[in-house]
Amino acid sequence: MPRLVTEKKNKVRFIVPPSDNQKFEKDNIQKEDIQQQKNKKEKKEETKSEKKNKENKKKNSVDIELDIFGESNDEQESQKSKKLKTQENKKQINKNRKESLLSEISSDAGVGAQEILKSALKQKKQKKEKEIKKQEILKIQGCVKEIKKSKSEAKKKGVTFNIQNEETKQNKQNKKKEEKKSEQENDNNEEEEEDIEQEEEEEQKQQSNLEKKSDKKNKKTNKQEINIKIEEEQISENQGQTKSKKQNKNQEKQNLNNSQQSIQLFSQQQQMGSQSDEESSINLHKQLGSFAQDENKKKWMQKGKTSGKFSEEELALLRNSVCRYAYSKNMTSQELLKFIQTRNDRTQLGTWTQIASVLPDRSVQSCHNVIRRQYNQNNYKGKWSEEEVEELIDLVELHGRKWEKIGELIGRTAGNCRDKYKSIGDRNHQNREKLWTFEEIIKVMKYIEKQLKSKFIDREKLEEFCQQNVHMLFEKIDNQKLNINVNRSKNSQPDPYLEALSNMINYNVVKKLNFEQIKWTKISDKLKTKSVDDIRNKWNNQLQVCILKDLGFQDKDDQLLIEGIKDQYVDFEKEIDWTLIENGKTPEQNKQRWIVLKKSIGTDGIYNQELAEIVMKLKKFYKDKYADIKNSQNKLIKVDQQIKNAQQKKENLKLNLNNTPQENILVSLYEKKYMNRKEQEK
DNA sequence: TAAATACTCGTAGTGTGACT
DNA sequence: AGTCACACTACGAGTATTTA
Repeated sequence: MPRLVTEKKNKVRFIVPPSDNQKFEKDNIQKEDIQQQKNKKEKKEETKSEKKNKENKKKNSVDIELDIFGESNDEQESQKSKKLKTQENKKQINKNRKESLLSEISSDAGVGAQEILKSALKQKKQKKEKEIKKQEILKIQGCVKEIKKSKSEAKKKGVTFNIQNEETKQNKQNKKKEEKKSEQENDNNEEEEEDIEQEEEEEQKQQSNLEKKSDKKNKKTNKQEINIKIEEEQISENQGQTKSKKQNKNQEKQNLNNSQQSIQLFSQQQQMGSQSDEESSINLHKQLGSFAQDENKKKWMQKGKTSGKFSEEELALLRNSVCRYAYSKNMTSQELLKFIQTRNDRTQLGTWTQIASVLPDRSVQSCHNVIRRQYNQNNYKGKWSEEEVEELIDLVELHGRKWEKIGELIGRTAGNCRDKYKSIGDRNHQNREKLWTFEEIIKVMKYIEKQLKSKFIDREKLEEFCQQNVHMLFEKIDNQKLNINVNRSKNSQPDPYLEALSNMINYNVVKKLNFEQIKWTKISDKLKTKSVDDIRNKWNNQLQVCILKDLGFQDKDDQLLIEGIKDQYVDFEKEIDWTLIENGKTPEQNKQRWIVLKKSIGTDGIYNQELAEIVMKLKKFYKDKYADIKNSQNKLIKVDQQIKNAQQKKENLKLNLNNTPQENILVSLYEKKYMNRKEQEK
């Protein structure tokens, strides 16, 4: 069995609850040894009574579950021989399990008894299905190899090669869309802004038409009406205002089912016990205007939960919870892994909510995601090889965007495959070129303008620049190729294109923009020659820096400028010594900026108002602005308090975690094993 | 050494299929 | 047809690694 533990620099991943489970100390380990010996004695006396049978099954599961951490190959081989000997015992154990299931039904309160029965009955079916799946995978792998071979042969012969796929309906639809789009965009390669606008409108219309057609196919008349209305809104109104069918539907349902919700709320409040914190947090959310309505909507994806990276404590609690679940179900390590990785049956509904109940401040979905990653032996595979990338592309051609399947075939996680495919350019990966042209940069800027619905590029200056440098426009301008160092050292030459761009930008417009609204995938889809990561990195690392950081004035710079002028106590603007202002800008920049600031508060000319008046007005302006910032800071402080409360709850939960002695043994054995292996690796 | 790039992770929203 | 529990996807952001 492959090891589930992979290491990176400064990053160790483990399935075993690590040393942060401080409750399990050395004393426990000693006690465990004693108990283990006792257990062995008890194992020999298996057949005496049913109760003893139960206990023995659990102890066996302890031994089996140790496999979760993986063993070295030698250990595995030695264990294999042992396992062969104990196969007969396993059969008995399986028999005993069924009996134990029946006995648990009468006693178990946590898990539904019927579910257990059903799961026991469906185990056989599952095994058969899994075998069939394995056979399918083997077949597919064979197909991929054949395709590769035939591809390479075809390349040698100089013949163009097309893979004949078994296309799903979705693929066909996607291809139709792509074809139409590509036809249009190929026709309009040399496009101007108006052409871009027309394209977008046409695309939207086409999309809406396609959606209508698909809906007609589905014969969902009620949904049709809603869809059409929404689509009309999409065409006419802002993109941000449009919402999905389901959201609208759910909102309608919410309005209708207010009474039911109130009942749910009441029952939940009764369950929660301490209401003060909850109420305060809910009120906070209402103040922030975000998700008060959506609360209690779904347990799976709950808004208002704590967000951010999972702490080690949280991870340990989660892993512990998973172990306890596996323990309660008498799962072997492999069974547990299969349970985590495969889609669960209806017979096992609610298991994840049960497991995630250890962390009530996290959504079940995020807990599920974390566990799926942590227990996935395909996670953390590192860098992609070229072969892997080719295989990925082939598999996407074969199966479409079914990442779970592809990930299984490649040996990486689904998310990993999806992200990689995106990073190499998604559907346009064949057209992707790493190097940037000036034309592409301008296109990106224009798309951003389009999305933010404002224009910050000076068209006249752009045209002038283009006329001056026409011969350079189509050259690759990647800095690495041209050996131009951008901001790598103080003495380096500035990139001529970025310098030119900086002169084309209207900073007054830029300052009011909210760049967080940019949707990179849409830009990538339109540009076709760059991946999402390419564009976002270019923007974050060069373009935005060029616009905001180096050449633009930020609030702090403005405030320093105003205070610098005020501190000089001069009566007239002519008397200002611009060199005394220390905000990192040149005197000339500050002089120009001063004119802009004056215009922003509506002063007509230099001599119409006294200098002191202007300064006071500007200071007021920034005071008000600062007040807004303070308000938002107060909100943040409240949120911090909320988080602290949540942390306290977690600690309380930790204290309340009363493991059974056997569970303590399990976890501490995990810990012991983990430490041993770490020492071996060292 | 810092920029550029690649990899990884978490969240919010949408889609899906079995069941009632 | 509606519900539930999960899977899939888009996106943003953080971090590690590579490169000039």
